[in-house]
Amino acid sequence: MSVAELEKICIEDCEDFSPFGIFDCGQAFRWNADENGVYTGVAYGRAARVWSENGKAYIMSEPGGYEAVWRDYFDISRDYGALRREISREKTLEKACEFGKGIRILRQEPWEALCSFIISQCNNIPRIKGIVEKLCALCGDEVGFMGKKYFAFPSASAVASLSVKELDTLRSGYRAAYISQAAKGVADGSINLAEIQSLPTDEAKRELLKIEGVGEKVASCTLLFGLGKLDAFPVDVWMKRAIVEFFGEGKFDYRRFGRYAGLAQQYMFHYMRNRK
DNA sequence: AAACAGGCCTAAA
DNA sequence: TTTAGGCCTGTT
Repeated sequence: MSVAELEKICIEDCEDFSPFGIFDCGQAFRWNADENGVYTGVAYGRAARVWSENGKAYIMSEPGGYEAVWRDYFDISRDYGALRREISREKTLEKACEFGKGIRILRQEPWEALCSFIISQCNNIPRIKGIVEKLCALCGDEVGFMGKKYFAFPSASAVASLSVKELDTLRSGYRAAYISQAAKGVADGSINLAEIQSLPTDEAKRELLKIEGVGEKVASCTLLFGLGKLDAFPVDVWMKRAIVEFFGEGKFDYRRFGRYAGLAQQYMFHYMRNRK
């Protein structure tokens, strides 16, 4: 399909839609920018190109993509501007909210989120991305887009059917056993992510924590980025530093942020990671 | 070279 | 309930 036949959706006001804020705030591992800041990635088996210019943002994909995938994926119907202003009423977070203007919480595929964040543990971003890409290339469906080959994130059953030797090629270390076991659980239905998603956040977390290799941090990331639970609040080493910086030593309870605690977390995290 | 990286598990207090 | 040590691998 030629470029002319692609669908190009314009987000008129990109104040609340920043590709950098969205893709480089640590929630997703499959979007990569070229030298012009144009991101290309795959989700739900479809590829897209996303960028901003002159105060507008654009999503380009094959026709029907926006309705089928991107509208929900980018959580377009939610008013992130209003939420950001709400969160920045917390004085100490004003700068982080301003810096993170345009961040949105992606609604990623549950299995992709679970698997990706299992891989993420005790790892750095480049390596996480590398392992995830290798996994997609190994057993994800091929997706052609603008003359190039990409790969969908593989289904749990595709991952479950990998041999130990194949899994080994990912070089994911001790995480390989976790990946395999989780994949088998999701594939055979003993882990039912749709059902977990329907539970209240704390109960859903309790279920996720039963999965081998899933602790507080990975469970929270899965809830927030894969199951649409915006009140989940992942805390990693960066967030520990952020909490000390913004709220000082001592007791801190993320529930002060209420239903959108996870978004507050993203502003804090992104600011810690990406400021100057 | 040794330490560290977006943790988790197990054993031991 | 909290804490220490080990764990695959790649990078600095």
